[in-house]
Amino acid sequence: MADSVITLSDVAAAAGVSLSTASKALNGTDRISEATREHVRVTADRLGFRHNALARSFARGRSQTIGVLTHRASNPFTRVVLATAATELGAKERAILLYDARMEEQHDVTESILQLRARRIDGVIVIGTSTSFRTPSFTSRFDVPVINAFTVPEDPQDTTITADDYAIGRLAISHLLSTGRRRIAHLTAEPHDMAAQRRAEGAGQLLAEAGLQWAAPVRFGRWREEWGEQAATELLAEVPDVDAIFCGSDAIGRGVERVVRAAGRQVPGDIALIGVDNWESLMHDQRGTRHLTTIDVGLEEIGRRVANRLLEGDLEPGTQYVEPHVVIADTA
Amino acid sequence: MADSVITLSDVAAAAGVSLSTASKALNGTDRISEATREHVRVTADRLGFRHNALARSFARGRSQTIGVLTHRASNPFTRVVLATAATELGAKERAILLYDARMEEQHDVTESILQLRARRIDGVIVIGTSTSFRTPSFTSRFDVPVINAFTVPEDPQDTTITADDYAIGRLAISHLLSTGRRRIAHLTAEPHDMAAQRRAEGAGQLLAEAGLQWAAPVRFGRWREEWGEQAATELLAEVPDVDAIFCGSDAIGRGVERVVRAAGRQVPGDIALIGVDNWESLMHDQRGTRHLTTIDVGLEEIGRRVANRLLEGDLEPGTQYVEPHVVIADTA
DNA sequence: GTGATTTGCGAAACCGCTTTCGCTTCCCCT
DNA sequence: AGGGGAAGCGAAAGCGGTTTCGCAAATCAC
Repeated sequence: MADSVITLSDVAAAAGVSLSTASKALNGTDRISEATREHVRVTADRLGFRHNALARSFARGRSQTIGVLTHRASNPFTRVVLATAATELGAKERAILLYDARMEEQHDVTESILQLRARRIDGVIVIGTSTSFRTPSFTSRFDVPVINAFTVPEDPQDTTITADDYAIGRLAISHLLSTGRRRIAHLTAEPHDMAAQRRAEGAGQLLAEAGLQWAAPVRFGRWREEWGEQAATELLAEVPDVDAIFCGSDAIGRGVERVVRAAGRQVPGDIALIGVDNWESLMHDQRGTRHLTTIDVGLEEIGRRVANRLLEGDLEPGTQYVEPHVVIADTA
Repeated sequence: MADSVITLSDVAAAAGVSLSTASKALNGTDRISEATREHVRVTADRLGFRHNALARSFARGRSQTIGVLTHRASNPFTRVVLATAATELGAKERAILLYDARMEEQHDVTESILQLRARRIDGVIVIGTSTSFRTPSFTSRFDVPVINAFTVPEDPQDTTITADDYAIGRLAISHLLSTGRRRIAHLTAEPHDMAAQRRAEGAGQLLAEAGLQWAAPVRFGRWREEWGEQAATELLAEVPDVDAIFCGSDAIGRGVERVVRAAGRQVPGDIALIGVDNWESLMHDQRGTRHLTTIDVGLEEIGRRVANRLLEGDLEPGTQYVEPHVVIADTA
């Protein structure tokens, strides 16, 4: 153990230069001859010097930490974005300070905002829930960059990175069409849910472009497995010759699959099934075979992009969408 | 906007006391008359003063941030622990700095450790994977408290909070017995996987205590859905009158369920199914009906406890287990 | 009432680094 | 050769708190 931590002045002394020179040499700032610079660097290494990050943050007035505001951190989607962003930021020496609205209840976000400002955070990530409602705009409440993730921003000028629900819908249909399906139905969640709406819309569009129409009117219901069962039961009764079902989520897909199989139909032989969420990857992580064919909405990509854009200071206003991709498995 | 941020000296000046008095008054340290203390407090509030957390951290030498070491942050279980711990810490004004071993590959953890020390972190949380292998001990590599989460520690003296796999096994069987099942089988993952082993062991124990034995030898395989299908198929052929299956994970359970239903058995009428993981809660979050009856291993509890014990300085050596609980749904 | 404590507060050092500013020196032009 | 500008470096002023220490006044013991 090197024992007592060595400081920049130790390095300066050992290198025979002034404190300020040492600082500049190591930081690459200001005008310092390459010779001195190198010399300082070498002595610093030799002594095993590391900047005291606290002192540095204090002097610079920037904390190297990013504030994260979540609506509900226990939401599984939020978690994915959070974890990937945190990983990305951690790799770049940035800490995160998380404020979950749920923890505060009515304590008002204002308090959290003040806390974050007191911490002199360098930026803010707001993670929303994409689906049901717009997250309020925090952009003007901070004097540091704010970037939204996985949310429909209240103010379209806010810098936002989120899933592309239209593209998700189109992609699902595109995949089903490419496997030769023509009598396609769509079972999805609440009609008020924006994600559900847009996916249905995107899907309908592509279907129309292909000169087709839904084999049955789109059924809106819940995000849950049981709704999948119920909707599928009704659907099979109504349109027995359906040959593919686009399920609004993997959970719905699970319910649908059970009913379809129970009805004696082969999957995907008789009826192809495709979901959305890549639920299994949320569970398994390791690559390998999967069960339900699905659309990955790109949550991890959102987390990565949001972290990187914040660090790079790329805050171009407006919404940027990540591209979804098909994860092929056994059901389509 | 109050414009230029106000500092402690502003408060001191406004209150007509010295800087040091103001500091002590607000911190509750040292001897200050209750009158002055209150007076300073009031003026501070009036001015809307907040400590500059950076300056404070610097002066105190403690960063108010916790280092987190993960083996693979993208693992879904890790994510849950991470997110809950982060939420808990955030509520207490602590930031987290995450180092994911995957990001660093062979860059060696040593580097991360040095980084964390340079950051003057106040403590470390090591999140493991519980199952396959022991995470190396970091306790002695930091001069701050280290606490392990969801892992089998290399050194039993390390402070650790993790899932109780024996109890999980016992609980699963206990639930099946309480619903009148007697011919119970167990399909689970790799025989080398410690979690799988212990669950099987715990389950077998309780079964024995009840004077029963497995309806078929425990089948070890993989954590995957497909293995569930395969194992269930074999099981049904071998022991047609089985009346309950304890599945080593929800993923396995899903595969098992499909096969059982396809074989024309009612679930849970003919055969009850119970899994482990509470997979659906990892997906849904919102409470409400579920599909697969399962055991929740208590990941969130682990995250919470680990955060709180670290903050409270409760570092009693040894492993502490969180209690699993049954989540009743449609299959048992 | 006198000496010994205790109480309440302020002066000032300090945490370790960044950054401005000014002073030499050196180089380049004309 | 002389003057202007740039290059290289150091002194010192912060950054905004915390904390040690000392001193005066108030309190206590007897």
